[in-house]
Amino acid sequence: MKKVLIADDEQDILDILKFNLEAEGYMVETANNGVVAIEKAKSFLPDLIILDVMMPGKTGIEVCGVLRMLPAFKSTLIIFLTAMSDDTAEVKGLEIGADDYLKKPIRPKVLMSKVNSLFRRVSKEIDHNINLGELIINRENFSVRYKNEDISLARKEFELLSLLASKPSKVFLRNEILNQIWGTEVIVGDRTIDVHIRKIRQKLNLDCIKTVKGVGYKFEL
Amino acid sequence: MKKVLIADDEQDILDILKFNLEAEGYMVETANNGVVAIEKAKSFLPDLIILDVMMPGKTGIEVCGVLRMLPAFKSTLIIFLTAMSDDTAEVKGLEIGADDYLKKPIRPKVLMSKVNSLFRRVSKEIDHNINLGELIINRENFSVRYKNEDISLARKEFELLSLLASKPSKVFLRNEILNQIWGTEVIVGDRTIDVHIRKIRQKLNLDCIKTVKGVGYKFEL
DNA sequence: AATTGCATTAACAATTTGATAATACCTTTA
DNA sequence: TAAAGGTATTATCAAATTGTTAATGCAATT
Repeated sequence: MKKVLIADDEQDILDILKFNLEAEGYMVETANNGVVAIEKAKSFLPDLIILDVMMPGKTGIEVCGVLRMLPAFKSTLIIFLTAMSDDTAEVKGLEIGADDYLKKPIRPKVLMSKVNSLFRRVSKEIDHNINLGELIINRENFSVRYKNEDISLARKEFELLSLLASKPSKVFLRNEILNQIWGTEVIVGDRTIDVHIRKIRQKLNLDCIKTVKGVGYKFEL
Repeated sequence: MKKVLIADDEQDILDILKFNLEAEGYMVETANNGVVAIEKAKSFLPDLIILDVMMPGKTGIEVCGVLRMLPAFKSTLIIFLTAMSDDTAEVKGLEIGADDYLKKPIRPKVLMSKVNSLFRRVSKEIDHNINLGELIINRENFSVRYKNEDISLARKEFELLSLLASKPSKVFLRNEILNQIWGTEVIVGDRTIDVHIRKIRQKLNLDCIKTVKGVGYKFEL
């Protein structure tokens, strides 16, 4: 289920968009100004952000600029909402890394078709990626980025981290892990997992993989 | 999505062109003088460059001349914008390697039809080419240019490099590579890929093809 | 027929990765 | 607090993977 964050200072717009997006099965969060939008984006990690250009405090363009600096939002979709009048905004918006823009007044149908088509466009890429803010795993590139640093993992390490990160907070039993990564054919000892976990912790600098004694491991935060 | 760079010293023109091009789905960058145009061209690697002839500092003709010297812009489309008055410019422009010219004042419809038809005209060629700045692969000529030097590759080497370079950063599994280049019928030994990779690395002087152990190869940078 | 160039394979070296065991450590519980 | 059960750490060895070079066979060209 895709997550969408909407930022606008007009409650009406938030309501309309939220209603329509939820009707199509999206998970929606809202923010009524730029600062809140940035905060919520960081915690909610949406797949799409819809930003009003004109907001008190930080404009949508500024918000976009801030977010695009962060690696976690490098590939997040961003759509601008702009009033008919300020058409230079469109220009600046796309330059700064927006994926599309919408003119007010908004036609829900137009919005939904844009949103859907954007998601269709990138659906494959998104499926391949795991984006947890601090941690970005790209299955296509076999690359891992943690706290803004590229980390190179060996194959098993990569698979193990991918597995754990694919469902944050879920505890994976040792058996589950063995089945998923080693398969049912191969039989390896219990310490093997520990050793790989350790290597990951080492490379990622001790964090976020928690041990649940007597049960297994989970990825958190 | 095609990329277009516009260079003009009049902000109005930039805005109008940008608006119209983006409305048709092009990705647009702008520059308000010749020097910036050259810089942006190098980083943005547009498919089309629209150059105003009369610009302070470097004229569009000069910009075109500079860019055409660079192998990365050998096949980039270039359109000149010229004021009605100086019609000698057209001549010089086309001589120096422009693909078309437009007289000011600009009619957006005329522009768009020119742009679209230019892209249609060369769409096939462009698809056949890979342009990564330092590396230029021309599938039609079977030619490879890397760091400003022509490199002659054998058939399999060429195909392998083309494949990897077609999606930079993506890791191609050994199986994928075998399927793409050798097909499913033929069966070749395991070292075959390695040997070809080695030859490419040798000819390209050790760079940009990275090994991902246990997985495959990828092209990067 | 000889030459040349390419694709493939074979053989071996070098490297990286994975698994295990031994040991140290921690936590819980009796 | 000592014992037990589980986990972390480390070193070590085995295995898998890749790199390199040379040799072979084939096909096109001269």
